[in-house]
Amino acid sequence: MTPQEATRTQRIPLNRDRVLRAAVALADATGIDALSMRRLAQELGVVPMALYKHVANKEELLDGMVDAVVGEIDPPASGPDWQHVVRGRILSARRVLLRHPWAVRVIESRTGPTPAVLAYLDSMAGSFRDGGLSADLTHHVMHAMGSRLLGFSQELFDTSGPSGPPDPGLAARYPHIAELAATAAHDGGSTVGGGCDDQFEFEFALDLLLDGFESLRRQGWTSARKA
Amino acid sequence: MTPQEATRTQRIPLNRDRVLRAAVALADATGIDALSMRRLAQELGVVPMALYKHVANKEELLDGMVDAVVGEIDPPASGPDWQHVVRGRILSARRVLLRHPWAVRVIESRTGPTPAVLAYLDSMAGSFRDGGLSADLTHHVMHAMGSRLLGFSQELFDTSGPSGPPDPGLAARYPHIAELAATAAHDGGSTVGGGCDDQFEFEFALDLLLDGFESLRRQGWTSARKA
DNA sequence: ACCATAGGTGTACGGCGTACACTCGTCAAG
DNA sequence: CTTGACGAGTGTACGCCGTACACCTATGGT
Repeated sequence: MTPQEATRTQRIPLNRDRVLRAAVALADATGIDALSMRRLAQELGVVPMALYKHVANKEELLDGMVDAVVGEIDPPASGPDWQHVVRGRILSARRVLLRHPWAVRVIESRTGPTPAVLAYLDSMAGSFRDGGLSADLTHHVMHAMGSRLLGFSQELFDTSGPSGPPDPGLAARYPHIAELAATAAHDGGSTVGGGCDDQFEFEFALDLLLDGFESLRRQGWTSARKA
Repeated sequence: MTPQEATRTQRIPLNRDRVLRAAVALADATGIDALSMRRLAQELGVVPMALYKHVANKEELLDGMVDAVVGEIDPPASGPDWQHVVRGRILSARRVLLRHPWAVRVIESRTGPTPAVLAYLDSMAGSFRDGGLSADLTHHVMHAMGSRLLGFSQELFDTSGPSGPPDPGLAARYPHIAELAATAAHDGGSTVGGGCDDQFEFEFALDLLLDGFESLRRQGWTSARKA
């Protein structure tokens, strides 16, 4: 015990998993922009360069964070109704990404899909195939689902925020948007508070697509082959 | 002419428009990550801080770039067929965003929609309304279109790149994805080269959604009101 | 002739990712 | 018990970044 009080804080040695966990937690707490190698190192009580013994660089750190998040998505349920299986999985993915709002941007910023994302997509394709969709149709369906596969879709007009009294000048400039906002505001069915019910909107689009897929499957759709 | 050769290079004085144009061009040429205030200033033959006389900061620069790009989208055609009108406009938006691949990420990174984006969305909502969709349906339809409204959708597995011989181990780990890739590779209809025909995939999903919307419109769909 | 003003300059600061050389604790082989 | 290799953590330093702030300078109205 020659070094002062060494026994007390015998630090468990950093490892890749602890680094990734801490990174995810830090991003959850302070946002992805505030996640720097230096901040993260500080959080772990370590000097910045120590992190590089466990991740090659920041890009790889972000890759690892993505895999950690994607790993939180529930495995597919089993059942005879493929729409039910797919729907449940996608809604699970959505819940995960709502817990980690930064993850969407990070996933999109990756140059290639990480292993966990690939595995997720592979299993999703499997669900479609098991449901009786042809490989051809499954392929196009996967594309059609686009970002929704991962449980999010762009909220181009983020309706959260201060949400004070609607700017009347704005209503004059963008009458149709104002009309939609008004519609959303006074009907209670798909609305919570003053904005839209994003969950409703997401499921609306999801079910529209899933029903469309099922319809194509029933009629034996195949991509038009004539050039 | 006391200063050496002053007349020759009488520089046209910088203005906001020139700055935005140069920024867009630089992002097109070298990617959004290589766009720094310093690089941009250098491109304009000016010291970095000069830019701040024309844009408040980098965020505002990016806002301006978004508006410049969105301004390139064709105005809506007129015609009795709303699906045709909307389809054409969205495909125009897609063409624009293919010209400026960085724009997708930048648009998504904005905290709020810029005026040009708002105007675009407003006009799009107008097209739906003119087509006979109720305000209610239009609202949900706009959400359902999600990112596709702006002419892009996530290509989660970007099939470009070296595209050498397909990794056999990868096929073993992700059998369904391998199957889809194989499907895409050997049919000539919706394929170009070794990957997918992204344009086909985009229009497939777009038409599926538009047809779904039209179907809902015909049957007088309204968001279920029962709690 | 004056000076206000708008546009361009120069310097400087704090933060970032990370290359590179180092220290130090652990543990197996001699 | 000694030694020496090795892996984890350290310290310093570099070149980028965005931008605050004080300064200069040409222009045009009075």
